[in-house]
Amino acid sequence: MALDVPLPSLFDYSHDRPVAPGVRVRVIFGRRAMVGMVWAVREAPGVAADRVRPIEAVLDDLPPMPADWLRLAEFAAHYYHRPLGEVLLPVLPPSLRRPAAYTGARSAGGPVCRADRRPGASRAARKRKGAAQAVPADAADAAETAAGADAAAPQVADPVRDDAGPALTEAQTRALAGLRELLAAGAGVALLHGVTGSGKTELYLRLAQQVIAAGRQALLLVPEINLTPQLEQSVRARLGDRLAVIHSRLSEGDRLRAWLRASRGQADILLGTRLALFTPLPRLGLIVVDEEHDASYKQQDGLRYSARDLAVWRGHDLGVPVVLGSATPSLETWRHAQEGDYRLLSLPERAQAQPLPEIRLVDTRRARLEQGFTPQLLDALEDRLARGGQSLVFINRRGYAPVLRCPSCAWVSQCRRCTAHMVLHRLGGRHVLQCHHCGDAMPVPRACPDCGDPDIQPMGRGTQRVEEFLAQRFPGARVLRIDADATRLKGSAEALFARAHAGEADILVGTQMVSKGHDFARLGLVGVLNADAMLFSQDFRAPERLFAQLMQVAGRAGRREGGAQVIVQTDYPEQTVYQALLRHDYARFAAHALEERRDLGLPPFSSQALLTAQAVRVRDALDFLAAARARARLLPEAAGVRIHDPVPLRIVRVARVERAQLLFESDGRGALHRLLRALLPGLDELARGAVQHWGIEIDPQEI
DNA sequence: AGCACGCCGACT
DNA sequence: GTCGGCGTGCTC
Repeated sequence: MALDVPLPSLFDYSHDRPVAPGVRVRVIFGRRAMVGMVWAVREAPGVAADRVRPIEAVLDDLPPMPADWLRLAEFAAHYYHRPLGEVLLPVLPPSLRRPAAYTGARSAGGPVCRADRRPGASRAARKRKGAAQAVPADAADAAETAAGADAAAPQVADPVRDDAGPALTEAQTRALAGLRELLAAGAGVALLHGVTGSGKTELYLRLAQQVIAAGRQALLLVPEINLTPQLEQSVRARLGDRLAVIHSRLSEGDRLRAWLRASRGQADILLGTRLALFTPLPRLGLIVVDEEHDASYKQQDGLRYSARDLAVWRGHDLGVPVVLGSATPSLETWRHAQEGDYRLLSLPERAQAQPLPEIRLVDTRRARLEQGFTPQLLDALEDRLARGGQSLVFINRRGYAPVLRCPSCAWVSQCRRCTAHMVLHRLGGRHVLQCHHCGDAMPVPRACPDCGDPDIQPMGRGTQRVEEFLAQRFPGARVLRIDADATRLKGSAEALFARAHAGEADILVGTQMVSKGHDFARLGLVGVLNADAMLFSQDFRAPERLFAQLMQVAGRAGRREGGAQVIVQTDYPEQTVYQALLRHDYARFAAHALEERRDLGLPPFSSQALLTAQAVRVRDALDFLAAARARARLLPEAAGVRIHDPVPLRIVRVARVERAQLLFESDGRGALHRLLRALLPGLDELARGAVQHWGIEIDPQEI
């Protein structure tokens, strides 16, 4: 049996008759009750018989988890070098893994029984039915009940016509034909490479329609919660109400109901963020990963999986086609497409025949800047305002100013607990200092704490300061800021985006949050401040991310009408990233970047794993990693694996914990995994003492 | 990871 | 005297 504990093994429990693999059970582990999942039945226990405890209860509120779902979890556990229980249980809806849910006075037979007792009776479901347009409420209801009676049979109240929707461009038609060949072949991966606004979503919808009409389910993954409401609307309008949505911001009840509808085959399409990948889907016929390059597909805590990579695996395992979509594919995916592993389908033009926006690089070395703005950008903003158009100023830095500094001595606003600056924020009418790494906050000192100079100054700028400046510089303009701070409250993101879409703002100021997915009708100008900050990061993926970021934000402009313009301010206009951007030329950028990666033996020409360690003192973390390296080098499996030097992280201390890492790299995936398989089990012993925590990350996205 | 036991400092 | 600090050891 698998339990969600960081121990490498399974655990034996007894029961009077065999329990099928994939069934949840309640057991006592140590002295607490836990929900575990049966993995296998064995005749004799692997430990002394007197240590084996009985299963407290078999949770038979659900059928056993399906075999393909168990295979997916097993693969993930194996590939990411984590115990099975750390995959099988955390990917379930929370209420299905909480033992108290089955024993409390209000448990009423567990969360599944409670969810079933009032099917579709949630407020959200009622509201949905009220709002549903494509399918009358009665039809949706009938379909749902029928599906409940017989989950395996496809239930299409009104067979969807797969030619519904707007007319396709020539390129879309060609790409759709390619995708349909993939469907017909029954398996394989396609990369749908389409510039922003080229109508990728329309193709996803058509494919899904076809799959649903054939009685199968479609899984549609998106990188962020922000993007689900928009897509949800268009999917619902086209494909009706047999849609389930899963992401982490759902309430527990809603998430469980959506998961049940999908896993019972009552929903035809599942739309969700990375965690939706782990939903059982009995009739799965298509997986789409939209914006496949997006870093949000990589989980950053717990099991550090890539939902995109696992989606490809799941598709392959089930013989189900996978479509990866992006305007700026990850270099990993692009290389697969170049090598012919993935079928490449391109949408080189925008769907509604608007030209791509004109991009200008403005050299900031030769400009007189006013609050970080070049005269060119200010003029362009003024011009748009005069013409009644909307503009977006993009700056990937929230807060008022990234640091506070004393002009007379060396004092800067340093976090007490981290090796990072405290960021100046405006909160209400006042300023405070906040650490973006540990969340610590403190009031702004009246004077320099070191020398007493009262003239301490904010250095640099973030979204708040830009917002303030623009409001004062263009008094008639309505300036609207959209960043993580402005959207912290539940529902406020939707409200802000709705105002932006309704044209209630002349100038939007935003972080990357604004750059994804949104289609602002009147947006004709995008200005990018401080792009260079990303250019010289230590991380070898920085240029790739910068290029994707800039293409993405540039793509916000002029989606409905022509004459759009993008102004990027930079000190380094000659850099390849910017030169390729000028021409909207992803292929050129990718070719250049891949060549560089090949020369340096970096991914996708090698595989990487990162061993991380945390300790009170860096020395201890580094010593542990050095010892791990020494031990690894003695293993025969180390052949062909490059083991780098242990290094402190750039932000070495976060919340008083010091962090360091050790990079493993090999040309083939196999050698790397064999070494880790041999090395990792012994590391707990090495870590005993000063190391607080260690971990392994496969295919790290940030180094 | 929890959650126990265990052995030393400041409180009613 | 005991409340509680977090070191270390175990969990089928």
